[in-house]
Amino acid sequence: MLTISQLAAYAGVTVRAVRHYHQIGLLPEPERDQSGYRIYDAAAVVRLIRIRTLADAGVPLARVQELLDAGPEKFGDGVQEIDKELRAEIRRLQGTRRRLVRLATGEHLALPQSVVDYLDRLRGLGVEERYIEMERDAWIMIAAQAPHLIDAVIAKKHEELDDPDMVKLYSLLSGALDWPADDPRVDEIADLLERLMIRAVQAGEVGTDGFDDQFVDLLDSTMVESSPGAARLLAILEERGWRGWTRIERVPADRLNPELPSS
Amino acid sequence: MLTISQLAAYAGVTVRAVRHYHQIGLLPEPERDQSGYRIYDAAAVVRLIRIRTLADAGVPLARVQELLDAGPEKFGDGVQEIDKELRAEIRRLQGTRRRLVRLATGEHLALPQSVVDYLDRLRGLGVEERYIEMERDAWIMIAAQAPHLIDAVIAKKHEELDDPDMVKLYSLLSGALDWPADDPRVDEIADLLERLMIRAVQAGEVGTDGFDDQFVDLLDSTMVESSPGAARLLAILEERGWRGWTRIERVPADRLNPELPSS
DNA sequence: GCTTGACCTTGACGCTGGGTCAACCCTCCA
DNA sequence: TGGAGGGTTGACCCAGCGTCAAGGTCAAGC
Repeated sequence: MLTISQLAAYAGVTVRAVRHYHQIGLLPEPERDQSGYRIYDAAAVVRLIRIRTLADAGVPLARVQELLDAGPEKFGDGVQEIDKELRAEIRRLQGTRRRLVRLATGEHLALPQSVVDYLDRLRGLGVEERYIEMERDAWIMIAAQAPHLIDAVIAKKHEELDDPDMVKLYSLLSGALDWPADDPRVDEIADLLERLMIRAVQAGEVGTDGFDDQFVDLLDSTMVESSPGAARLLAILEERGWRGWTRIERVPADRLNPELPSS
Repeated sequence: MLTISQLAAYAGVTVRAVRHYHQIGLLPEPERDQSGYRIYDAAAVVRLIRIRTLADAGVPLARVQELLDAGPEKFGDGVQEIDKELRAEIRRLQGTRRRLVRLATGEHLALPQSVVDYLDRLRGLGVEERYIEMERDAWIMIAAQAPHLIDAVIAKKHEELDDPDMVKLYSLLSGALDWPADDPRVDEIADLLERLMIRAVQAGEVGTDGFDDQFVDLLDSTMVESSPGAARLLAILEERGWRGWTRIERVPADRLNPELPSS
């Protein structure tokens, strides 16, 4: 007959695990010898190996117990189901691997390839890395929040970049993170941006983007906090009848400065 | 700015999880408003999404922390290593799937292939399943106690089965589990066995098997308990100068019946 | 007969990644 | 003013064991 460590060694488990299975009733307590040691027979080996085979497949011990105590046909069904789950788990892990590879190579996070390409295009335009990281973070949030929209939005961004004025805008923005709030170049950005917006409105290119309003506010707030000049830029634009950054909208004249008494 | 539940919703986690990350220092505690509510900015969303991306890959949270706080080159190394672990896990699960398929019967998992083949050969000879199960349990014990010997012993058993008398012996033993102790066929078995032993001794095929003496006694005792006729069979053989079952030995004449006074 | 070292026993706490109360506070709306 | 529906901390709970702790047992060697 076998001692607990012989049993454990043969089934490839630890002594502690065997005792745990006794505790939860998964493996019946065997006879003891006169000194209280547990003594096992071959049936225990068989049962233990079955337990481990199922447990290694990720089956919770409670379900292992149900399966082993059920009839052979239920057992077969259960094993079939577990095998299906195993296949699904393997597929999941393979998907995780793919994401992980992109995480190492791409933008340090699982952004869709389209976004990575877009950020690379900005880099190619000479935009500084700090600004690109800000953009990237914004895209991370967009990817998390509205993954179904992201490819369409990216396509629109690519179109915009075909406009030389937009390229110029980015080259200005690139260095703007360190400007003081009263830097005159902030006005230059505002002028450029307004020209772009007017042109976009005339071309009928301003439509709904599909984003939630609050989400747009959140993205805007990160922009405002990124640089001292950002708030002033938005203020200038608002004076001229435009509001927002992530989504720039025309503000009707009668709704400008709503905090003033509209006597 | 965001409340905890808004943050959680953006990143697709539960509020409880966010608080857990604060507790373990994975996500820095943000500012509080005047009533003690946590208020988050977009950077927290980004960090939280990164945490989830790694955690979904199965990375333990402690390691997520190391990775996110490390430089980009260490981050790359860490991701490489995680990918290696993922590959290993996938292979392990595929192996588990193969074992799961064989789980229907006990012996394939508990025994080396050589023993399974041997038992199949016995089945092929028409030996009944009950006897085979007894044999199987004995082999499980042997495999547990002396795994290094098992292939050699099995090889010897295969050789023995090349002898037609041995085949005949098994066909007799197969049905013998239910015989009464005084069944005349027990004597037939004894005769057959003695012929086989004498031939083996003459051929010089009797050597040490490497088993522990106590272990041999144990295997014999299970044989004795398996059937009423078993004890009588051993007694007959002992009268004729043979002792044992698992390991049959010639007993010197002066050591026969040692319990009698050797005056 | 004594020591040593390997093994056995029970019992209890620790770990991960949170779920799920409880008990109370804050804000908003009718 | 009160009730819903947020938020807060604190505490216990789960699997599946690992890992002490504190002691009893067994076989071997002196």
